[in-house]
Amino acid sequence: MATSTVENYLKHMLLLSEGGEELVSMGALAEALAVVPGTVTTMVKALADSGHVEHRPRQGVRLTAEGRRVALNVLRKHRLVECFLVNVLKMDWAAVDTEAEQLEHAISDEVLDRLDALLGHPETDPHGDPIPSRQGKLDSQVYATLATCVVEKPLRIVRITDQSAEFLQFVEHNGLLPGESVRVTERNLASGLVTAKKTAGRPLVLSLAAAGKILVQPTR
Amino acid sequence: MATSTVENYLKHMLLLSEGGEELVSMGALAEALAVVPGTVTTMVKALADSGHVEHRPRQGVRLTAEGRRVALNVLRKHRLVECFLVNVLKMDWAAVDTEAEQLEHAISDEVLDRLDALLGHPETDPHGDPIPSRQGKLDSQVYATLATCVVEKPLRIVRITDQSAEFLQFVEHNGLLPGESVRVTERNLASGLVTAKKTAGRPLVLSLAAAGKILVQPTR
DNA sequence: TTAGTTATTTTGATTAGTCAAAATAAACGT
DNA sequence: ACGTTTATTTTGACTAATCAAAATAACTAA
Repeated sequence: MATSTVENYLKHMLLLSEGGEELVSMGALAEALAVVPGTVTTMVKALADSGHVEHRPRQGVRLTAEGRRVALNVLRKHRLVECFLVNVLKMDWAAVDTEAEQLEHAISDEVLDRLDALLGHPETDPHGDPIPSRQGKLDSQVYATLATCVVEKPLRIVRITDQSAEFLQFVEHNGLLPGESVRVTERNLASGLVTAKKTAGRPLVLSLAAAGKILVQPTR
Repeated sequence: MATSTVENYLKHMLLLSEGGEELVSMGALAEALAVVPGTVTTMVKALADSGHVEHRPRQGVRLTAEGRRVALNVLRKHRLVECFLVNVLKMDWAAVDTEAEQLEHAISDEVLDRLDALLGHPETDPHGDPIPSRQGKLDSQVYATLATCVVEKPLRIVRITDQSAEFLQFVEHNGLLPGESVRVTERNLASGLVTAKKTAGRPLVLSLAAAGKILVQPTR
């Protein structure tokens, strides 16, 4: 059985490779896991021995089919737990990532299935992140962001890709939750500022960096 | 923050001392934790250094006030999680102990409180084991068992003190769940057999050992 | 007492995961 | 092509938790 350390390595590899194809660098992984690069090298070699990853020395790592399977299962647990914490326990949107970080390693597949049923088989978590299916399918649709979308087009927010409590609180405070309608009224690359407007509300200015973390879809 | 290993040591000390007063032997602890005695000695010395226990060499250990506080919190998590798994997720009575074993170390105090509210502040878990209060009060009432109660007196089952899946399945199969009414019709110390009868049902024969794990209360 | 049994403690080794810092390889700019 | 910067790997050391087996202390029965 994979330890929670192993589960974390695999989960972050999945998240960093946007679907699991490209090589992930040791540095990026070290950064994501908050350990020094040397530790990652050591661990990745062990993971290669156990068949979870393929290690290309001095280039990077990639998940094997088995590693990807484990990673998707952990991610499914993480996101379903987030749904549970927000929808059933009514916890704060911004706090649940930290909680789920612990719980994702403690819940069994049995509990996972029942939780999924209880929640009505949701497709995304409260931040709009897609939940991998039981069979390991993960929606990999590429969305526009408030930093890349067409100006003045009516949009619907679908997902927030930064799970830090500060950013989520900012998003919540400004009513930019998934499901809300907005449009970008102005974008200035030089100043790095984006102005967005909700259907009923005053204009809201945010940085390109922040805007890039808010994924949107054209309203159909 | 206490590791889950530390939490397990403290929890089992609490369970083995029936309330936290008497000394617990190294052997009993080793048995309960499924480690060799030498490991327990080492660990207990560390726990004494951190102020969680008082170690009397060659005699045993006892929880300090702080150790007891931590242990009660873990036990509260364990039992509330069991309630959740059975009452909300409708999981099998006999399987939830194993699940809760993992979850008790992963849920935060915040989640614990909300779970408690969601479940309506239950006083016992599905096996009848008392749930420590948030303030650390644990019902320590001493109950009779089917092995010690008065013969022919009408009783109500309040608690099952063996959490092994096999025993719980046996109990469930024979309708001896907490809340049920029974009486002992015969007890033979020589053969070591107890005969019990539910209000509507045929007589049921069980060993003294098994009968001693079923706690009862006179029906008032 | 004295010998023998039993519980506990000590000692030395092992595994998983980590860090600091030195060594190495690759990439980059001129 | 050459030195410099940057990423990665290696090396040696450390902590938490464990086991096997030897040493010690305590209890027990004659």
